[in-house]
Amino acid sequence: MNTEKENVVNEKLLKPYDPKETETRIYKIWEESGYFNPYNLPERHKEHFTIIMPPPNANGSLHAGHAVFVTIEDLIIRYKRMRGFRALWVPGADHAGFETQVVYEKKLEKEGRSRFKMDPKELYQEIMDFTRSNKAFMENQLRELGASCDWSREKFTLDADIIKTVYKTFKKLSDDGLLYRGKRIVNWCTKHQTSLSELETTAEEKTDPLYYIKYGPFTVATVRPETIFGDTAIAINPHDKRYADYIGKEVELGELGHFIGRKKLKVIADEYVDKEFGTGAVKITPAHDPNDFAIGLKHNLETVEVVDKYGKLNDKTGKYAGLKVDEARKLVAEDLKTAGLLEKIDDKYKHSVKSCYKCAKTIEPKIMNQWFVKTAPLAEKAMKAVSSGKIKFVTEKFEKIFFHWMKNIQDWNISRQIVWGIPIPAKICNKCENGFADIEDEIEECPKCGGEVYDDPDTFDTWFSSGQWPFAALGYPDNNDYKIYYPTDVMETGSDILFFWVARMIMLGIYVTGEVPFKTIYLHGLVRDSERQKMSKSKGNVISPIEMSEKYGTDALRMALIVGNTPGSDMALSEDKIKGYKHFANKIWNASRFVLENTKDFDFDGKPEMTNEDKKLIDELAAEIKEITVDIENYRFYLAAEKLYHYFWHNFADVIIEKSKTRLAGEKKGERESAQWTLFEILATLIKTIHPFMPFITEEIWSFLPIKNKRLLMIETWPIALDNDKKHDQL
RNA sequence: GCACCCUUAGCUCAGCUGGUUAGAGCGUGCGAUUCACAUUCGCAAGGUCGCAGGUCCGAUUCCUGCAGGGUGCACCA
Repeated sequence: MNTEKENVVNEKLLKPYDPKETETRIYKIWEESGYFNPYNLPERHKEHFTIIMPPPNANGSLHAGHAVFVTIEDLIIRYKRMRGFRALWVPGADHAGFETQVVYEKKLEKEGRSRFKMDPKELYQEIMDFTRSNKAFMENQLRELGASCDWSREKFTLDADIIKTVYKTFKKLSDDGLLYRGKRIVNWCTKHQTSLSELETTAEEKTDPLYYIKYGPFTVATVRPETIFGDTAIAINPHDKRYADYIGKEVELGELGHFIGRKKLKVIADEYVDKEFGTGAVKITPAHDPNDFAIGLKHNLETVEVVDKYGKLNDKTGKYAGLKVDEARKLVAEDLKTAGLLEKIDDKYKHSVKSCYKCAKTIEPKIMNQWFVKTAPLAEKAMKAVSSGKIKFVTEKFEKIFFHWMKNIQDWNISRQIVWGIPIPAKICNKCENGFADIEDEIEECPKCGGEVYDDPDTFDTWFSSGQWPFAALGYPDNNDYKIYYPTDVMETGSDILFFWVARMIMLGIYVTGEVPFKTIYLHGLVRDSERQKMSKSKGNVISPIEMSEKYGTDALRMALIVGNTPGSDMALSEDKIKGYKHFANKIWNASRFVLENTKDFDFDGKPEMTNEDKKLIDELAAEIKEITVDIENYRFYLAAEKLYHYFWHNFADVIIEKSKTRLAGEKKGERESAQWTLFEILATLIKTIHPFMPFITEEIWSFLPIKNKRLLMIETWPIALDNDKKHDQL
């Protein structure tokens, strides 16, 4: 029997650190512990804390942006859990309507197939299978990144209860008069064959020829001569003396009339027309231009559609029928020239053109009957929630951007002509074209005219459902989770979806539940490469988080994603950076080995007499941890991570451990024990503090520490308590 | 056009409410290293904190203007 007590150093620690083996094993231990579910947490965890995970699109691998949100949210959740909160992180997956459909269409294209030749139901089922397998794949990737979310509460945006909630909201909007179906000019993508919201288009500056066309007694300037067949008026400014006599009259078009197939056109006056621009006279094409459409409504003009949904001219254009818009443009211009109707061409005209954010094809403004949400009243309340401080942005800059958008918000087109999505629960009248919300599927004839009705074939804009995510995912209105965890605490997501998602969640959250969906918004920027270039497959500069995690360990990846990542600004990521933190993991590993090997004979039951020098070290440590804690509380994770890195490496390892070597080797008993205790104390404290940042390696080392009645590190108590003077911008 | 952000060492960025010699990581140079370290350690070089004003005892930090870069929103055919 050993008379001398000896702490055994785990033999794993004597070998180099193996992240891959460790991470898989540790994650399993966490998952099996049940602690991801707040209800399984020990007694001391009382106050609630929730984050709803931005559900990743279930249509591919996780990219660096996903890795950022996983890292930051997991860091927050782990920190709060250690601080004694009943921390809940609700994972989810998004069917991501249009996005997924686009991804799937590309896949079909590669296979030489097309969605337009497929039965919609068959297509839907195929995409469903595709999404389901991607979803499982994606969830495992989340595990690889160490996400300590509660899988038992995982939701999918196409779950029956989510759809039910979304339908109820649709009905409520309808009942409250905040929903309307109407013929409007929508942004039509001729490739994807669907309308898009304002946000799903990008404006690009282009230089196009501006054609000056002799138009009866006027000359008008236009970039789209091919729409001339849809002109139903000429507009001038009411104060324009040059044309005052023509107001309200019909003018003979003469030669041009033969050309476009109508003899006369009405002249209207509207402030919209700028006297200084072009000739001061504008041709009005209500069916193919948003501004003209608005004028058309105001002046009750006829709308004549001349471009079809494939972006080709239709049979109202005579010989041009069947031509694509840009082909027709050139031809019409040439023919006008031949006919002597083209006065001049200004070929340096700069203007901006909207295009589809996915395929970059020019948007064809098109009149369609669609569902719109009246956003102004919702935006009003959303802005109030922010200005009153009920919702706080971590950086002020986003508050400004948010208000700017909210003040100028337009009604939201929520109809999409794609199969992959939640079907809009509505009936459309065959006769009068009116639409009616019908979530119970009970309307059999048109309530207005008694006509025959059919199911709305469209699906919801995916953001309409994800905009309801926080309360829907928690089981609004009856589920206990909703009652306990809503409003949630922090919404952390990419700044690029501030309008798409965050703003909509605020509007719909307040509208449906009467409460804000979350109290704090933390937005991270884009992950760029080391040269600050956007990552893209074509540039070949994409850093795959999963690949990096497998090569250098998730902990290293996580540190690389936190250090230098300030809220709201884009961050630069390089493989070298990740490698650097792999070295850090190595450092932690080896320092731990050193401490444990040198405390083998130490009796951890009693605290030895401390030397003054060691007392000072412990005080300094406490001050450091306090500072780091305050940084975390104030969302300065980049600072906290850097300080931990710096303190561990350049203070603890380089100075404290180095200096301890002579004392450990020395014969003076008191000195040696004091040093041993101090080293161990500092190590254990740092391991705890680093845990939210680098959860795997710290949990592993923790398991080696000779501490009695040890629990998992993930539920250990945070090393210091904070004063209770919480500032409102704190976690 | 309107709005927002950025401009600090070769690169990527910190610098919180203005206060002693402006910091980190990476990179570079020189040296050390059989002692926990698929390395590591020490030392060093390197910045008129975009430009011009202003407020202040004092500004990288606050204000104004300008220049350059970026992003968002909108738009007159």
